[in-house]
Amino acid sequence: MAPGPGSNILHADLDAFYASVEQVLDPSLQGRPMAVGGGVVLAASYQAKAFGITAGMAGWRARQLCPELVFVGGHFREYQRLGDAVMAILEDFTPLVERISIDEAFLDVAGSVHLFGPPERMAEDIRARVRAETGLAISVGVARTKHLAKIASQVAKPDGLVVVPLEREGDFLRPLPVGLIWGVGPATRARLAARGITTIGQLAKTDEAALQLLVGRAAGSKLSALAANIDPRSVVGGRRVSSVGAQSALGRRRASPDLVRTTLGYLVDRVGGRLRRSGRAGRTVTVRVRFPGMRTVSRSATLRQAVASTPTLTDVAVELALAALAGNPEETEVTLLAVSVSHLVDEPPTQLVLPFASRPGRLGPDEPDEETRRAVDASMDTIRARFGRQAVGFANVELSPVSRVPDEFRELAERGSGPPGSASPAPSSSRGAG
DNA sequence: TCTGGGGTCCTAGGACCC
DNA sequence: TCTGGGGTCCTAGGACCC
Repeated sequence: MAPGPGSNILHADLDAFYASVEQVLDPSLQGRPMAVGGGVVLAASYQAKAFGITAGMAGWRARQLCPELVFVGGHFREYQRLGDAVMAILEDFTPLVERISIDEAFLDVAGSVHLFGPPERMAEDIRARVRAETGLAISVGVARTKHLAKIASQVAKPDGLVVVPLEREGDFLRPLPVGLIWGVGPATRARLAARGITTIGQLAKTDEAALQLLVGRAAGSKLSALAANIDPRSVVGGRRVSSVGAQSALGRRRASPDLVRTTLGYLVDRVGGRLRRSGRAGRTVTVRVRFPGMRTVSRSATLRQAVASTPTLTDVAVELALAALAGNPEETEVTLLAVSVSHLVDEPPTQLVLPFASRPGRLGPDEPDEETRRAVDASMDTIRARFGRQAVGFANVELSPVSRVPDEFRELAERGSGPPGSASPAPSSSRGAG
């Protein structure tokens, strides 16, 4: 009865997710080139993709490519709701569901065959149910490994099903472009192309040592194994995030301490709240600053104890950002600020926190102690839980147009920092169906 | 008037310890 | 007197994914 080595892994991936949801909500959008977003394309319908429009593209550029393009603002709550509904359908077929974004998941159905029939049949049933219950198209790949299944679903798009039988794996992989391999992006693709390697078949014939020289030790090994069709990864549910962060694009702004304080105040406020809500705290604080021209620098500090309080995190983040600016005096403007907290630990809500390791005196006598800070956090968290985010906040943050993106979108993009099973989101892909 | 926001993993060098 | 190897942690940066 033991399930043998068959094609038991499914990769299910909703097609052009955000755009498809909009077309379901407003049938007049069906069959038309449309995109979610405005200043930037968050997702494009297949009709828009036909004009070369991709996620991440500037809005004006998209309109250039397709003057009749329709932009819609986005119904972020609906994306969350429908994404969750689809995951619930998947979980009807197996408890082994590994959600990797709002619209995409791996399934291991080896243990469900006796209930629902062969994997191929389950894939068909999943597609039919998702279509019937949500109106959305979902493509599915069926294969022996996650790598093969993921590639199969990409090949299946749009609205398709591709099964890779055991005896045809090699034939399936060899002619495909290396860019379909998970982890091969523009940089790696370019390096491989420079050596004349464009297909997975060619990659498989390339010496591992040569690949390591080309793309690095770990990446070379991984690439070599995947090209040789070796993928030992299994489907695992309940992953937890290992860092929590937030960022804001600012346009071009003068790099003033005031801007840094205001922006990081807003960002850390979000990050701290998410940490506390999930009962976690972090030891390492990283701040990223982007300058005009996309050059990015970062500064990080690892504290002796994990921190989750907004005031402490803000102090550390502001200091790091100012250090980053001081280290780049030739840059007078910034285009983005980001903060992230990592080295996460589970933290009881009563923690006491001291800042920087081996830097005594950071909290001077005139500074509020950590206990006071946490009390302030706790009251704000409580008020917001009852009356919403906007009910209370740092005055200067509320008055400044720091965020160009609705909070709903930010919440959607947060991946499962909560308890296992509540994991979610990240926007749609720009790759794959291309 | 040059691209949103939230993540993961890897590398290379230096500090430090045994 | 000069010389070693291995492991861990930290920092800064890069590539990549959804």
